[in-house]
Amino acid sequence: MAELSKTYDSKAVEEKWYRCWLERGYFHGDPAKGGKSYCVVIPPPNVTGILHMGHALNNTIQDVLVRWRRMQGYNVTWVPGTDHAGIATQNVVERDLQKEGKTRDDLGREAFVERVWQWREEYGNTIKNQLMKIGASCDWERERFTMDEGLSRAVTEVFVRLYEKELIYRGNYIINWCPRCQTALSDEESEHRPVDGKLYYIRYPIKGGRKKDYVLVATTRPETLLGDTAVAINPRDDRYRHLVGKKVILPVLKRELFVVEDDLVDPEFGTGVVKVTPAHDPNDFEMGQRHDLPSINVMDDDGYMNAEAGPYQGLDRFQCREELVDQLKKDGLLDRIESHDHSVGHCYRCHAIVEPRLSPQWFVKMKPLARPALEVVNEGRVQFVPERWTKVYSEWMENIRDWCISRQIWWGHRIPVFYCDACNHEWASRDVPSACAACGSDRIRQDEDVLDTWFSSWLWPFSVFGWPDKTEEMDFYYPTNTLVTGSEIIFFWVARMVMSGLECMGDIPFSHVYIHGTVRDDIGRKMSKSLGNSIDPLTIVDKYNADALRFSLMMLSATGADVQLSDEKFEIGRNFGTKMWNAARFMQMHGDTAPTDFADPTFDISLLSADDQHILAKLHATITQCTENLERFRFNDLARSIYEFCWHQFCDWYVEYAKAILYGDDQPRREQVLKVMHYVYANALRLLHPLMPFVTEELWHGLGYSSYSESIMIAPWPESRDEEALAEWGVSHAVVSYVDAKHDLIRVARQLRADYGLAPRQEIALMIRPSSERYEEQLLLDKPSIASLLCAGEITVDRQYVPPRAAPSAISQLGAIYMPVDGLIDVAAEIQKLSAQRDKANAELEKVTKKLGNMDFINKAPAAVIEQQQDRKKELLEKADKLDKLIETLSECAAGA
RNA sequence: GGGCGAUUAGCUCAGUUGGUUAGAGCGCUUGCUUGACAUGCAAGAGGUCACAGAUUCGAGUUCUGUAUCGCCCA
Repeated sequence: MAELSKTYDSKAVEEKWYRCWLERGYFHGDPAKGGKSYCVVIPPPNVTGILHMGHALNNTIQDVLVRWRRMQGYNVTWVPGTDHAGIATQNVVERDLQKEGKTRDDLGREAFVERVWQWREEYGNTIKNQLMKIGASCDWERERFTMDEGLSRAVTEVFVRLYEKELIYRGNYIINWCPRCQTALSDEESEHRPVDGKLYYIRYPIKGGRKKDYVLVATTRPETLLGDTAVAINPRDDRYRHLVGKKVILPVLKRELFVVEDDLVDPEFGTGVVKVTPAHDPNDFEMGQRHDLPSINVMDDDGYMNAEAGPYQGLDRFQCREELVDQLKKDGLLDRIESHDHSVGHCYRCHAIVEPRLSPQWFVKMKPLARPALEVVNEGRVQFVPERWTKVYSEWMENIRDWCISRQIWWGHRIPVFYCDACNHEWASRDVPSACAACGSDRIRQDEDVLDTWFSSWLWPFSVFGWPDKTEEMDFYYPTNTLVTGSEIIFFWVARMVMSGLECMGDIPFSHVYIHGTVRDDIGRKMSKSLGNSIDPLTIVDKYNADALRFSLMMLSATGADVQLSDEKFEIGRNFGTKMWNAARFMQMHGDTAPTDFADPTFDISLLSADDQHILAKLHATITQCTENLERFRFNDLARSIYEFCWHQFCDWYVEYAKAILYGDDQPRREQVLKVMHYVYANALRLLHPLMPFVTEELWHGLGYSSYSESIMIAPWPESRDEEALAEWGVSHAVVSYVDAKHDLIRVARQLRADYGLAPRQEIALMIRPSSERYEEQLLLDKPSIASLLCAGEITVDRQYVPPRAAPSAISQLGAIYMPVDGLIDVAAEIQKLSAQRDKANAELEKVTKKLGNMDFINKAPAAVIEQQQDRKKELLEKADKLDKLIETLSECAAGA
C-alpha cells in the first residue's frame, strides 16, 4: 500500500477521481437495472450563468442526497441541464452585436437565432464544467437543454393540447412591458421595488363651467394623462356627486372626458378623483371595460411617446413627464406636487421600470390547473421542507392570475400558432404546416412571438425523459423524489411544475420540495454581482478544495435558513479534511494494510476493552443520527454529527487511547485495536462521503478499503447495529457511561496539571480513590492508558487511599484524584477552589431538592423525569460529600504539617 | 396594507415533540516544535436565551402583545 503523502493534494485528487467516476459510469442511472428508483432533476441553471455560491449550495445539497441514496442501493439518476433563458441570452448576444455596431434587426431573425446557438455552443458549457469541479455526480448522459429537439417537442405538444382545451388564449390585456427588453413579462417577472416618487395634483377643467371650475386629480404618472379617456369617482363618495353626468377637459390635448363612477376608486387616495387611462394601467383597464371607454396607447414599444401623445411624440417617457409637468405649470393646471413613496415594477432581467401596457398577448388560464395542484399539497402528496412554504404556495395558487406566456423576442420556442391570410383561420399545430388547415391556402404565417422560458421549464421533470413519448426512463423515474431549490422560484417554477405534472402526466412531479436559504455575505447582504460581494465557489475550491467548500456549506446551513459566508468560513471544511487525512496516516503508520475483515469484523470479545466498546457504541449512534438527519433534510446536523464523532470521539479520545497499545508490545491487543480503528474509520468515511466525496475516495483507496468496494461511491451506506447486536461485542450502557466518566476524570486531572503549571512532559504521580468497587476494578485495568493520556509515571488506584500530606485534589464521578506535587502547595487556594465547587453543588442540590419536594411536580411530571431528578440529587449529594472530604483532608494535612 | 421569518456567548449560528447544569465553530486567555495532524494539542474565560405578560409542577422551546431587523405578496 502506497504511503499517504504528508499533505493532501486536492487538485490532483479531485481531477483523478472525478474522471474515474465518470469513466466507470457510476453517475448513470439505468432503468433496465431495476431496483428502487431515486431521482432528482436539477433546477436548470440559466445557460448564460456562471456558478455562484447559491448554485454551490443548491447543488451540494442535491449531490449529498443522490450520493447517499446511491450508497443505499437505490437506482439513482440526477438529471442535469440548462435552460435557454430567453431574455437574458438574447440580451447577451445583442450586447455582443452592439460591439460590432450591429443590431439584431441587421441580422434578421434566422441569422440572429443562429448566432445565439453559436454563442451557446461556445459558452453554454461553463456551468457544467463548474458543477463537475465541485463534485456534482450528475447523470451527464441525460443532460438536457430546454431548446433541445426533444424538449421543444414537449413544449409544442403542451401548447397545442392546452390551446385545444382552450386553456391557452390570446387576448388584449394590460401586461407588464419592459421597454428596454421590448417584450411582455409575466406578473412574476415584474419585481416590485419601493421608489421615492411624487404625486402630481392636476386640474382638469369642467366642461361648460366657469373658468375656475375644475376637478383635482392625483397621479404618479402624469405622462399617461395623454391617454386618459375618463376620470372616475367612487359612487359612494358624496363629495363628488355634482360631477356625475358632466364632462371634463383633458389638459394639454383638450380632449373631452366622461366622469364615471366605479367601486374600484379608493376615496382615500389623492383627492378621491382619479384619471382613467385604460391602455396604461391594469385598474383603469378594468374600469374601461366596465364603462365601455376607448383605450388610447400613447407609447411605442421602446418607451417613447407615439403620435397619440401629440406634441410630445418622440420623447422618452420620463422626459415627456418633465415637459408635460412644465406645460401644466404654465397653463396653471398643476395644483401641487407631493412626495409619494410607492412600489413600482421593475424588469427582473434588466431592472428597467416596467410599463403597464395594453397589448395582444398569449395567456394560460390558470384556475383550472391550480385546483388539483392545490389539492396534492393539501393532501401532503407533495411536501415542502421547511413546511412553512406550503402556505406561500397555497396562497399564490388560491389567488392565481392568468399567465402571460408570449414574449416579443426571437430566442425561444416560437408559438406554434398559425394564421391564414386567405380565410383568417387560426390554429395551433404540432408541425410546421405548408397550407391552411381550413381553406388550404398557402398564404399562412406563424405567430411571431416566442414563449416564456418558464413555459419550457415547467415541463422539466418529465420532458427530460422524452415526454410525450412513453419511455422506459419516464416510467421508472417519474414522479421524481426530491426537488431542491430556493424560495424565490416557488411561483416561477415549483408551483407551475406541479400544475403541468398533474395536467400532462396525471401525477405529481416530485414528493418533496426542499427549500434552502439564501447565501449572504458576512454582513448579511445577499450576494450579488452588482454589489460585488460575491464569493466565487471556484476560488474557494482553488484556495481550500472542493470538499471544504461542500462541507462548510452544509455545516453552516440549518434547514432552510440563510447562510452568511466569508472566506474564512471554509477553513472549517479544510481543517476537518486535514484532520481525517492525518488520522488515516496515523493508522497507516501502525499497520501497512487494513485487516481483511475490517468491513464486517469478528471481534474477540475477550480482547475488547471498554474504550473499544465505547467507540463502537458511539459509531453506531452516529450512523443512526446521520441516516435520520439525511431523511429529515437536516444537513447541518448531519455535518455536525460526523464532525463531532470523527474529531472529538475518534481522534481526540480513541486514537489517543490507542497510542499506548499500538506503541506497546501486546500483539493480540494491538491487532484488536487496529481492527476496531479500521472498522470505525471505514464506516466514518462512508458517512462522510456524500459531504466530502474526493478526500474520502482518496483515503478509501489509500487505506486499502478498495478490496471491499472498488469505490467508496458505491460502497454500502453504513447500517447501525441495534442494542442486541452491539451487546455481542460487549457494548452496554454501563460501559459507555464508564468511559464517558473516565474521560471526565482525565479532563479533571489535566486541569490539575494546568493549575500547577506542569510542563506537558513532566511526569506526575496520581492517586485515585474510586468511589465504587466496580470502578476500582475497571480503573485498575485502565491504568496504562490513563497514565499515557495524562503523562503520569505512577498511578495508584486504591479505595482506601489517604493522602499522607496536603496535595492538590479534585473529584470526578469515578472518584477522588490526588496529584502530589514537589514543593509547597497553596493550601488556602486549594481549599477555596474546592469550596467554590462544593458551594455550586450545594446550590444545585437545593434547587433539585426543592423540585422534588414540590408535590405538584411529583404528581404531574412523568416518572422518567422524576427519576432523573432523583438520580441527579444522589449524584449531587455524593459530589458535595466528596468535596467536603477533600476539603477536610486538606485542612487536616495542612494543620498536621 | 396582508403574510412569513429572525432576535441565544465578542462574531456566525445549532438547540426536533416543553423536562438535568443552554451547545458548536471562529475569535479571545494560558501552556505546548508530545513519534497523525501548529490546517494541530491541552486547559480556560465568556450567556438575565430582544422586552413585557400569560399558560404550566416546569418555558430558550407554547400563547398574546411590544420593539428592532429581514423577506415575500399587494
